[in-house]
Amino acid sequence: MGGNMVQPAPNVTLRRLALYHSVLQRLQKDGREVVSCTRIGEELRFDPTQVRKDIEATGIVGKARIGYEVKALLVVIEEFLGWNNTREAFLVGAGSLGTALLGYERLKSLGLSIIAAFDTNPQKIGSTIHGVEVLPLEKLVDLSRRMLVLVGIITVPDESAQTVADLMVAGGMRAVWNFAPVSLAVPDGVVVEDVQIASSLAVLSKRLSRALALEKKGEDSDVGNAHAPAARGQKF
Amino acid sequence: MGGNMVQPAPNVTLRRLALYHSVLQRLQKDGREVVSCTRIGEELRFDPTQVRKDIEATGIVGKARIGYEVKALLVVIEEFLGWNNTREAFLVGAGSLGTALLGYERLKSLGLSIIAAFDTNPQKIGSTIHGVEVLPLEKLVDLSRRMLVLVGIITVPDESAQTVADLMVAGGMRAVWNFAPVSLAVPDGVVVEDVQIASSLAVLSKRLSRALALEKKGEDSDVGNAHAPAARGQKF
DNA sequence: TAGATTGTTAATCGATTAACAATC
DNA sequence: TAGATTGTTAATCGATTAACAATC
Repeated sequence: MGGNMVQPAPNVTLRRLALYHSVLQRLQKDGREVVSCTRIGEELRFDPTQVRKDIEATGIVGKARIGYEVKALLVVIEEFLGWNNTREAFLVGAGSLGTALLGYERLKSLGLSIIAAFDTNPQKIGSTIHGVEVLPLEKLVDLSRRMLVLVGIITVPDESAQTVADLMVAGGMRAVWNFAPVSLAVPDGVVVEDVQIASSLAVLSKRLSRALALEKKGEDSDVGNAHAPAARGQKF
Repeated sequence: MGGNMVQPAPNVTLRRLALYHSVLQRLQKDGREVVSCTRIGEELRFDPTQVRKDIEATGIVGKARIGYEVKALLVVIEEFLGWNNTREAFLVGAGSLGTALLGYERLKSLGLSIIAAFDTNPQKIGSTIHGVEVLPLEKLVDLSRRMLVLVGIITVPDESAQTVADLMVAGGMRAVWNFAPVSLAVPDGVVVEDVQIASSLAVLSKRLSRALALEKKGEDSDVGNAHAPAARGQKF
């Protein structure tokens, strides 16, 4: 009987697909027309079989002996990740991190367009940052409801993060990109992705400590090839 | 004979320890003196056994029926991750992201202190951002050699990232915190941690797409509890 | 004491890696 | 044809989860 459910791609695969996308863009700029998993793997120091498996998730069919068309692979990855049609987003918290995101040109090519920012600081309200207007936080719920904005970006201080998330949910948002070091409570059906800079720093500092400690002992080991192997994802 | 090597904690554990640290800081501020793994797990929606396993890596010994002293647990996590003695860092690329990091107060409590920034833009050189001076990139190698700065932060455009990494290595740096969407080549013994914002966004957008697609089908499923479970790490 | 929690070992689960046939 | 690569299945590896004794 017919229940051969396709397993949804795990998050690590999604993260790596984003890396492949970036590599492919560079290869395309260099005039490359086809590419093999072996080649992509070399660029990122990944196992070619792993690259294959990840690409399999997009459903694209390649040519034995040749590989994939760079252009076509870029397109299927974009479709797969939902980067093909741009989604509109509201950003809350026009501090330095919020400002950096508002100025991050690449977001558009990743399917995200920040169309307004919100803040509670009267000094900031009414100003324009990187071409995006800063509105009072009170307008968030109503505006997102009316404009059907589904994605919210949280770049506020810790204490306010949950409150802002609640407002986003109240406004009908369905995805929250959270840059505050806080675990947000949201109802079922709302997606949260945390960008935890402290977690990234934890990996960096521990591995540095380990490398220095090893060296002191005069040992040599595998600390060298130090790229975070799997879960480099989700970073920034 | 006696080779009972302790397995080094995997990166996912390091990432979660950073999350526990943040939770513990909040609990401490709330006046809490002891805490159990169950409690920490509730805060983050993690399995308590997993929390236990992670905390085990720090070597702390708890009390059955009680848990751990919040204060002591904070200290051992900081020691374990290498956050106890502040490390000095140089940042290269004084754009909006670099500026945001320079203004990120919390870094100091995560054991990192950015003591100088570097850029090639004459407009920026000589200025001071969040109390940190911006120096010409030419000075990077010599200064890091002389000051024994071991950590470099890369917040430059893609094309320059590898060049900057090379300079950091030339300056004797041993750890690179890379915010550019590029896979850096560095010699053995140099640690690289990538913060890939695109990877985080890939997870967010794919899961949003899935949630919306499911809803259209009128199905209900487990999409709801949407916190990225394991590899939330490596992010901003 | 009773029972929640630690500490630890075993079972499960899932991702990575290896193996290999099919193919261009 | 020869051989590199895709596509796919099986084996391995490692992390998560379950089970349970020890303990406060």
